[in-house]
Amino acid sequence: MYRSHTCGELRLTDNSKEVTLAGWVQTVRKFGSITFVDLRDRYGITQLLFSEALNTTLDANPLGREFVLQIKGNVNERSSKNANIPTGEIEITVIEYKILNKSAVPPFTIQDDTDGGDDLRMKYRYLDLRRNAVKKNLEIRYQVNRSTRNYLHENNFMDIETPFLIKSTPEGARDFVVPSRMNPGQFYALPQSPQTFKQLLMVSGYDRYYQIVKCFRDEDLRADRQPEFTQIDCEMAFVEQEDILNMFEGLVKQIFKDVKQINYKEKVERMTWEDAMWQYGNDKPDIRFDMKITNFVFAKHLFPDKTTVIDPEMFSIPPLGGGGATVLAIAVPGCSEYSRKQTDELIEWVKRPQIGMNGMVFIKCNADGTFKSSVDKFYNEDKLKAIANAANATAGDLILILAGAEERTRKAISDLRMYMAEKLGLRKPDDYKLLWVLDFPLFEYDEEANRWVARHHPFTSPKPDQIDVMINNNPVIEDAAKYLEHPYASIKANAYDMVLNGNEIGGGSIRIYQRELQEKMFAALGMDAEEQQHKFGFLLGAFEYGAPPHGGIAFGFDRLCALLGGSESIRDFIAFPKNNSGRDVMLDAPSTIDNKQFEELQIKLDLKG
RNA sequence: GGAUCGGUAGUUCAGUUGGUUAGAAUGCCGCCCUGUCACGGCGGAGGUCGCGGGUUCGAGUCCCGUCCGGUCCGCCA
Repeated sequence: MYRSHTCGELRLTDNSKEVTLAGWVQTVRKFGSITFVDLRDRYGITQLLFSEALNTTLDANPLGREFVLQIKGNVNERSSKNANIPTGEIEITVIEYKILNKSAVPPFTIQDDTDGGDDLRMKYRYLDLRRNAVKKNLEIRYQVNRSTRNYLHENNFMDIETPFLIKSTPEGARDFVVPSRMNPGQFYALPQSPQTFKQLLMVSGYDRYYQIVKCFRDEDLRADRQPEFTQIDCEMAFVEQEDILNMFEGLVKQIFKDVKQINYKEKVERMTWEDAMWQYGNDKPDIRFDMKITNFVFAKHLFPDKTTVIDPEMFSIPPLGGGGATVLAIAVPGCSEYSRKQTDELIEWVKRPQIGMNGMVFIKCNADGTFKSSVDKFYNEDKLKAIANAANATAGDLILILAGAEERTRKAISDLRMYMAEKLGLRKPDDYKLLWVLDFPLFEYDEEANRWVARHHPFTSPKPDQIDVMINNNPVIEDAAKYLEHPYASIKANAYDMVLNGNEIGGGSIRIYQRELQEKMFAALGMDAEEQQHKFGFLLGAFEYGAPPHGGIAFGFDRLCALLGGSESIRDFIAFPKNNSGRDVMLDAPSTIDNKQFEELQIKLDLKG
């Protein structure tokens, strides 16, 4: 028997028990004839007391950090207690000990506040994982996993595995490809998601399916993006959008309850895509704070139903683009006292290439009701007041105004809103606010290819009342300049995203389940009948054999875990993540392969460049 | 594909206008210490300043290239 207890469970109530523990040496503190050793395992830390009087001095067998140690001893009450750890009232007086394994000096300290940099921690990830900080994250991940499985099981969902070696469909993200030895010159692709399989399972009658499953996308990485990542992938048959929204806000609420002990009682707010873009400049708004956008001048074709709040002519001054440009503003609360230095800093911030604005206009709404702006020479007090009123600004606010091309400016004001909120502490880490974003456009226009692309994916159905618009119109765009006038431009999708604190955590749609409509969709995306048959013949075929109405959703599991753990980076919630260049620095993968392997695959390497 | 920041002791970092022997903290090693828990005290070892080239009397510092890493844009749901 290696151990009778773990290093996290002994308490004063165990006093005078004889126990055996095994674990790793966290620290050694020597005091002449006695020595304290903190012994660590997954469950906690227990202090050991080595004493000359008991013939358990360590001098003959020096202990280093991370040595694997087994000890037998008695639980004793400490003479001076440590309130910081659960086992702080006791210590083990060691009777015998055995070094089970030595350890080299680790390259960084195994502590919460480690001295190791990211690169080093990734290279020695097996040591990094010993740290409490990372362990906590993996525990959260496991809890989210358990909670998800419990909830879905309770609701009759069935976990069904789908294959990883599938067919490449260059629609959407780039595929990872795997050569087939038995079929020389042919390649499998790793799934970007089990999308078509779960739809086929609906056809097969498994009307509630789920899987917590790895997905693969060969695209560039970010802090919140890995080439292989995990989704909670779900699909239901005989459902409408409303059924899905209810089922899965239930799931997320259950996860909140199980993992964060948060009782999220209120119904999840809903917002159309158009309103999200209009008010927040973004399809995944953080609604924990207000600071909504004021649309002074905007692209009418994007928001045909919206009217201007103030005469657009008023913004035809040079700092605001001199007319024609989109002009958007936010009123930042409590910042009217900003100094020249602070406003300059903001202007520099929006000029960064990532934001790409030429400049920024600000209006300070002073406490005494007067205004001070960067455009005083163009605007008198009355005009400034009119702008402030239109922007719903009150005394003490700082109005920030950006102008430029619609898309870029809207993104910039959205980024600025988030930046200011972060600065002002409005993005409170312990405040969780969910949001459904609904009614996305079904299509986007691809200028290069002069055709439609699916905004979500090509299996998403249009809103039921717009199916006819899709069926009865020719998807071909005759005049590229007038693509917005094409009936397809206004079709909304039966799709929905779940947003948590400004992060998209899940998205899905009600699917197309009729062959005719699916063919029409593929055609709209520029696929002729032959190509459709080649790429998706299996799905079109399946739709001819009694495909039920169905829909589903997929949650970004890693991202959800990271958000619940209070981090925007998913890396520390994955046991063995890849770095920014898609490398596993521990394995040093990817790597070259043997010539023999190339021969077996009948592949010859011919690197360009 | 592009922008940007960084690479100096095992580790995290500092290093002024280019100036002679490159520092701190921590870790590591040795000695001392019976109540520590970020133990403490004394001493010690540890560096091709990522790599290559250039400018200069002189480069960690300036310039060019390159490699590696972080963040972001493009890309990606």
